[in-house]
Amino acid sequence: MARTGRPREFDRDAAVQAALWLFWEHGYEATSLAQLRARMGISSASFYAAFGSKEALFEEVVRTYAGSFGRVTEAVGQDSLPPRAAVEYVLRASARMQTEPGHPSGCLMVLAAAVGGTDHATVRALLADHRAVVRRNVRAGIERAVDAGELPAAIDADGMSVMITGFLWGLSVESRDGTPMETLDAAITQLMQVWDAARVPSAQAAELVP
Amino acid sequence: MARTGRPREFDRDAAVQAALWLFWEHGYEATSLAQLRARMGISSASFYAAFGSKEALFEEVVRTYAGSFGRVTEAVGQDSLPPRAAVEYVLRASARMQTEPGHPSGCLMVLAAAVGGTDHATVRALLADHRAVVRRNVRAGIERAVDAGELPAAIDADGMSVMITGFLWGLSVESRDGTPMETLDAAITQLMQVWDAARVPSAQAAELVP
DNA sequence: TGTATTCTGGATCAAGTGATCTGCAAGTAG
DNA sequence: CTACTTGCAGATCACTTGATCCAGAATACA
Repeated sequence: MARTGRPREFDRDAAVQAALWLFWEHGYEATSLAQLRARMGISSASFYAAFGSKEALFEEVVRTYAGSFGRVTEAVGQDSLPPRAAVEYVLRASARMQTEPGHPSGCLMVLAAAVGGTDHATVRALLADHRAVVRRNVRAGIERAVDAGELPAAIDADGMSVMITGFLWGLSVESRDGTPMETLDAAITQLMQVWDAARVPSAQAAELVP
Repeated sequence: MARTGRPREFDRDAAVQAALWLFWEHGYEATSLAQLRARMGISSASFYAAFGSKEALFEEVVRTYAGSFGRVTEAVGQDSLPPRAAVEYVLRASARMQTEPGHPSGCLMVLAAAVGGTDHATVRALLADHRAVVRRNVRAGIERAVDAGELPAAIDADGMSVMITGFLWGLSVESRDGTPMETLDAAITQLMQVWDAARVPSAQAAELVP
């Protein structure tokens, strides 16, 4: 990209990673330029030359997060796994990721811009879009289960998917409140009972007698 | 209280209510003194004379919220209602409250200080304490159901209660994302299947044949 | 070497932050 | 009336906010 001119003296990827940590921990608005620059170890001029603005950096951070930690939710967007297994995997992987040490707890997509001033509405919308994708994917998984005859056609697909995503967002709050992974895992075990209770009886019997 | 001296020219309760709206909508940190004073229609001196500080005002706002909108969760803290009915009531009442027009959506206890700077940790802890009370009450309700023979003694009470509170916190995110009350209600209907699926068989039969 | 290009440190910007102070107005109590 | 108490408007506090500018430094290409 930069072919000529003075080469950059700092590691851009490492700087983005540092910003990711800060935004994840304290949220978009509560993270100041001074904090970012301090953690990145660069000056104001270098910051704006490399990232453009605080908001642009945040967008890049979100993209980075979506491609790393955020991938725990992608299983539900693929057809490879059976719907029930995909949903359960997403929940368990999210719980594990959000509580594991070495990085801030909870999910950046839920916590980093839950509320905020009238300005920065763009930032909130960005995260809301990512959540909408997950919600849509969960709903598609339920529809696939209906098509497969696993769940009854009469099921309320919106209600079922919002039950799952609602709990998924709540995991971030529980994580921040210090609820351990084992408890979250037990909660998921309970939650998945809904799926089994909603099953078409014949499909349930078919599963029990393979 | 104030017996002598110049009488206050603004309605203190109305001012707290105005602050409640702002904190609920934008969160603690994103709400500035200037916004608060503008909405209250008072000067800086009047503000600090009446409330002490931004943080002290927030604490009063939280108390006000807990005594009004926040009371939707108190049913689960009482012994008057059967546990299952209490949990279902809390969820449905919360969903209705969080989506009804006329005030900001979601729950102040979840949204107003989900994340933030290293300072203001006090504010975050204040809301976390309120959430801890709800979590403890839900857990007590499950233990009562176990004692009554409605739920099996072997049930994971922590997992069961965190499944419920996790979903409860997630309602705030869903509300902010624009999910309508009817969908949240349908999600609750699904979620309550967990309780019924976990029931002790005899208790279930006893309920079916009263 | 010379020129173009890019990056860097540091000063600087206007605006906004929560909070305080001063001088005066408006009441009550004696 | 006077003395005392309290609330008011507005100026002001030191500090932080995100962002910009400038002079100099370091590289590539000619």
